[in-house]
Amino acid sequence: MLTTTVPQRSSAPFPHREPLARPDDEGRWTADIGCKTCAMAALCTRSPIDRLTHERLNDVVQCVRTVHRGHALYRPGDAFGSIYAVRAGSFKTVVMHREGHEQITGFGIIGDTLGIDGIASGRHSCEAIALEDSAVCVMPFDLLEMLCREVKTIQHHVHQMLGAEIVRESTLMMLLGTMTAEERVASFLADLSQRWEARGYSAAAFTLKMTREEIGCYLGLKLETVSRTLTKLQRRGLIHACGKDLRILDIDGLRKLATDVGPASFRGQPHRQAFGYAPETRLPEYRPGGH
Amino acid sequence: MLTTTVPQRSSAPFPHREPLARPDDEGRWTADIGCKTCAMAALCTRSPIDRLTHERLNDVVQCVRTVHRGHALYRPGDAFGSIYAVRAGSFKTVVMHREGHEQITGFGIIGDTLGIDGIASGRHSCEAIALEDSAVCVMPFDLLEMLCREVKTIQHHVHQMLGAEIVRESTLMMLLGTMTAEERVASFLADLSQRWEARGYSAAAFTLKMTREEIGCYLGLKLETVSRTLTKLQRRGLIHACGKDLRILDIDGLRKLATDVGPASFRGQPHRQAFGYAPETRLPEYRPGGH
DNA sequence: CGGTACGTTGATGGTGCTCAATTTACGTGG
DNA sequence: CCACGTAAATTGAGCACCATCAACGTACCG
Repeated sequence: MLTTTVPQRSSAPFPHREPLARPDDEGRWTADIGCKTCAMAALCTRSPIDRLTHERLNDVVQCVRTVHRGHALYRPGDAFGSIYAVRAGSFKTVVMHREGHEQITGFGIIGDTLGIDGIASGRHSCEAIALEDSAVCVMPFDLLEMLCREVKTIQHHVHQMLGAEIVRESTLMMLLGTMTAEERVASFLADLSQRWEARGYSAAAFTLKMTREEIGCYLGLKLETVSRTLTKLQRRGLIHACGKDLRILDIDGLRKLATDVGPASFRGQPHRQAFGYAPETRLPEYRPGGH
Repeated sequence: MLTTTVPQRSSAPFPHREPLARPDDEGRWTADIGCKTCAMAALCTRSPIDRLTHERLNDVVQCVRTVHRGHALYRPGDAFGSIYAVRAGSFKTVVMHREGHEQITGFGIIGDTLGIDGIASGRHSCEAIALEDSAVCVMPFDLLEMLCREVKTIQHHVHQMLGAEIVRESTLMMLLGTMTAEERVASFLADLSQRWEARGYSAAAFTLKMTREEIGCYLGLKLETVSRTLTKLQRRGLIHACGKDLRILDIDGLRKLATDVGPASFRGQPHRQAFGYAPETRLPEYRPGGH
């Protein structure tokens, strides 16, 4: 299986990574490896599909492309031709303004789909950067569209995938528009945990492939605020963060922080801030917002 | 043309609106009125299409539905069956958390598409509320999907529409994640102006159908901040805001504010705030951020 | 060992939120 | 018609949250 031949230890420093099953100079690997061989195929489609449909989808994946850490899978302005399914590794997608204004719109981990930002205009509007040495399935979009016209279930899958991205972004907009720093970080960790769990990994312990600055850029916070908030959550006994290694000690507590928000007039009240910077090791009872 | 039979004077008080070409109790109007009769058809599809394709699309629009001010076109949890094109009036789309936490994800004006948030799960994830008495074309999604399988150009239109929504939301995320209050309001006004212009209306003068609170909820600000920022922009001579009537005096100045942002370390510097609350009627030269 | 990238923590101040008062406009009912 | 209640908008005062600036510790290579 490919997922075992691609380097997954992201701790390997970029310029000194071990030799891979070497693709060409452009980082493209033209071996014919489709969904049949991929452990994550079910995740790409996000719902059960019959074997025949699966085989047809398999034909769309014509090659696997590897992207090294720090390199771009595509850049803004690149012609849009394919969408990509992450087979190994992880990515960040970044929208840019001129003059260094940028916002990370998402982190793609194994099983996620990348590249759909190019559908609208035929050119990519954002940038997908590998956070570690990674590999994606390349699915030419015109082939996929052709298949959509033939197979109703596949058409449905594609529409659901696009729809899910729209809903995901709405949720993130609410986070950016209405949540405090603490709620944002808690949401972020709870979401990551749930996604790893859905992929068969541990929900309680995983490695953050992104830096504090990238987390902040995603959540609309500065890196110092992210760092401080992580320590605060740790003092409350909700998580244990040691550098990029993260252990979640109280997932329910995190979820409560992320969603159980009182009316705006209750947030930021002085008496609720009273113990905000007090030397707390583990509060006996923490009341997030409500009763 | 329908657009002339539907009440467009939103200033008419809600309970005293004049009698419409009356729909049934549910607000549904089953008259067979399709794209052929709609002046906004070109906007629905957003790109030139041939006459034959147009006629096929026409078959999908099976009825027009009217929605009165303050009422919902659909609510979270409603079964998803159709997408809607705004023929007259305007809407807000709202994502909700429990306990009154809400975020407006967009304002739909004439020619915009609503309802695609339901594609992912088969149920709507947000709420579309009419800001004034409005009318939408109802397009059953299964019919549209069927047509997509037959006509490649229509398939392309649908994919582009979904893709455009994804890109729109990315842009909004950047606004929410990185911009100051002033930049957000300027972006909002410049965007609205551009959209009205694209629909053949004046880019320089239009009516805001939404309240200050709704603008704030969309931009991630409080209503007081929106109000203060509008007055500030007015004092600078960029706009003239009289209640809900808005005139744009310097669209280039607005766009500059919205996009021409220096590095973060330059924003919010004391010397740039110095004249922030000074009694300014119209500054001879205003330097937004750059050189 | 020195350079760089990353992370943590502290001190300080600004942007925008909160609370509050006032004005205007609108719809309802007297 | 005017009085009244409600919703919307504007403006002011105070301060909380988070950004900014800064110092320091650590890990990882060259």
